[in-house]
Amino acid sequence: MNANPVDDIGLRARKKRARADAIVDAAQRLVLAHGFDAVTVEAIAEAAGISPRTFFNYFESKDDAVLGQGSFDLDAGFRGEFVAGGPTGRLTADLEVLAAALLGAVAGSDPHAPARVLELMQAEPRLLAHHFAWFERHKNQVEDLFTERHACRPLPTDPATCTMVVFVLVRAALDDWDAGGRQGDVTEHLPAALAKIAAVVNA
Amino acid sequence: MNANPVDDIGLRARKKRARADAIVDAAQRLVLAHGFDAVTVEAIAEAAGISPRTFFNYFESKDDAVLGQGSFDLDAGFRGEFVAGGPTGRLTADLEVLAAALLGAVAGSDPHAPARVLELMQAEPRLLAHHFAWFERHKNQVEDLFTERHACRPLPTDPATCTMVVFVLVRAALDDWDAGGRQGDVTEHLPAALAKIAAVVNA
DNA sequence: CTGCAAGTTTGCACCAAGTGCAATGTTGCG
DNA sequence: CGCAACATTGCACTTGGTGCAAACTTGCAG
Repeated sequence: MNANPVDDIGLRARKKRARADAIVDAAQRLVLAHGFDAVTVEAIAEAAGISPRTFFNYFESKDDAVLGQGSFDLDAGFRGEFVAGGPTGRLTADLEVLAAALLGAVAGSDPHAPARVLELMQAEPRLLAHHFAWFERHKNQVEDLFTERHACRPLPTDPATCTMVVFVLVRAALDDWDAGGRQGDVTEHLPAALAKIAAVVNA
Repeated sequence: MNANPVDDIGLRARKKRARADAIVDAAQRLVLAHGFDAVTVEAIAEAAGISPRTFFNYFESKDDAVLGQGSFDLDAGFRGEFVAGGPTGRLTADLEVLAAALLGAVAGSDPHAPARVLELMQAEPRLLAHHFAWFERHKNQVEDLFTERHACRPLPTDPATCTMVVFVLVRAALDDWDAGGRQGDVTEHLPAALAKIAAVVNA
């Protein structure tokens, strides 16, 4: 799921990627068309041109395939900058940058990914839960970032709280973008989202 | 799941409640002892003294039973007060009261419930997904509260953002309580949790 | 107390998700 | 070509979960 479109590491690997993409594509199309429960793994496998058994060689569960969720990794350069107290030095501003980086990592190479995933999640609340759980799995990655940063530029509070704020920020921006007709870039909504949150806790 | 220990509405109903409690208890004990995947519904049913089929008359899924997550309902009196702009009139203070009400509704009659659920989620990340699903299911209930309140005492921002803040507050308080050795009442940690969140967004 | 109606439990048959295993194909490479 | 590594597949099996209808419990009216 990282942004390396041209990994020339063998023909075999490329085929594998193509298959995975085909599965995700088939899964998403079918689920959007007929609803999650009405689509069986068998149907997805058939649409992707593989056997049902092979489906599970690629994804651990139907949910994973539908959300197309591999693992994500934050850009190493950005990570270094953030833990060193950057990029701007003001925590709130850096929070926004971090949230943007997260959104980028989620989207992967496909700019349409957030739209499709949002649509899916609206149609199938079940998947929202899965999506959050996936976030939770990567929570440590974000929390570590804050812990390291704390050493050189002390945080106003503990890393766990900072992490939660970042995730809320991501979610709020996504909601905002969705409410605004999904125009333009999700990250543009980050400042407004942060302002809204601040308005509540400072009321 | 509401806090009415002595609902004298029929003997039949009492029996039903007792069974449900027995199922949750059996499920939690077994899962904490052997791990989620090693415990079958059949085993839980047997431990609770019912047939496997009856298990599904009480809970929609194994996950629901393990988390003991029925539906919750906020106290009607409190709801009325909150939408009327109460109880204190200061939004942040009222947010804390709302969060406390949520924690109460979740815990139900058993004060140990939050501890067990936290422990379960730490041991079985799988359950996180379900926990979030539950959150999402009840999000509307809380959001409606804010929408109604807005009519008589305008909010600084939209109901959706307020709702997210409340849930983060709940979560943060729970974390805090957990970090402090799970002493005393979770709700005591709410003010500190709110302060921490404010510290981040105001940095 | 009797008997009926409504609600509950349970067994049974069934579908779908997911796993382990072993056979069968494919692919890359010396 | 031929072999070793890897990928696909079929098959049998476990488990979660549902629909249905029969049996049983319980509350209540007469």
